Amino acid sequence: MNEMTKSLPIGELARKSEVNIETIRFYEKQGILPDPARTESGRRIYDQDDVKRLSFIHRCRGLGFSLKEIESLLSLVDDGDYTCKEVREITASHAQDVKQKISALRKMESVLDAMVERCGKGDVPECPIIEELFGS
Amino acid sequence: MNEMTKSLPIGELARKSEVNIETIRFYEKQGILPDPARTESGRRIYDQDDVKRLSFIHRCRGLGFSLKEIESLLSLVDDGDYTCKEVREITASHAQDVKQKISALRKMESVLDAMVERCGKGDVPECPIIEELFGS
DNA sequence: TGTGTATCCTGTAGTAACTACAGATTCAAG
DNA sequence: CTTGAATCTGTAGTTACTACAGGATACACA
Repeated sequence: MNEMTKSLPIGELARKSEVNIETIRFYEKQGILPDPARTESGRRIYDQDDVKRLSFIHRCRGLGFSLKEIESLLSLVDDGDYTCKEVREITASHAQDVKQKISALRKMESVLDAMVERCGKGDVPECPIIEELFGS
Repeated sequence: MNEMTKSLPIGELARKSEVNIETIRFYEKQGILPDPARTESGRRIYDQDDVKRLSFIHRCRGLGFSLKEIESLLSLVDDGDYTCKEVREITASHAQDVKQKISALRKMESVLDAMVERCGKGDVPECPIIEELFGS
């Protein structure tokens, strides 16, 4: 019995892919993981390919890709005829989203920092944060 | 009849506070807005104070405060005996969260940019993004 | 007085991506 | 044979809304 054909229960898959069990079942329900084979008693059986696929999903999630985006990437790969361009487009578009989120958060950050700073000085009578947020 | 005592229907409140109607009702259900007075026929009646409170909520949301945080801020104000320190703590803690989000997103950004860059060059046979994400 | 349409009402369900059970089996080891 | 770990299904909770459906009401105009 070699490494390639070894079959794994869901707990092993979870450990190897660093995705927890509930989430694996959730992905299956969402159709992002294929329905696995089952033992006679109904337990899920996985193999090395599932580890690869799930690890891929895990890495993508770590980069903030949505499940929808991941599904697109996977279906490109599953169909086999994907082009680099298609993959790059999805990635670049996601990178764009990330940049926008960063920029929005930076604005929040500077306003919040300024508020804390003003507040911290304590050189005003009423709390300046509340004053500012409640408007005049 | 002056400005202060003028009563507003929900649509007017929505317009003035820039929060939409469904959201106002949602905030009411969440207990973040008090149950308003009603007309004989059951329609909600608001006043200028509600505009202020809702605008406050709206500004806080714009700064990324959660409803829970906003509730804390509001209850400090409602109780009347809030100290600047309490307010500053909530704000500073939220600012910290924002900074962490930014830092996580920056990491994503740089990985994504690098992937797109490598892909863009097209100087590799298979799509490097897929290669990278699928692992060796 | 009728009519149209704008506004409002309640209540439910959907969104994203999980997480957390409850209650029931089943497996493996001693 | 018993015990504890692992697994099963199915449902509900999380966050902050948004989107209806289906009905009631208000107001302007003819």
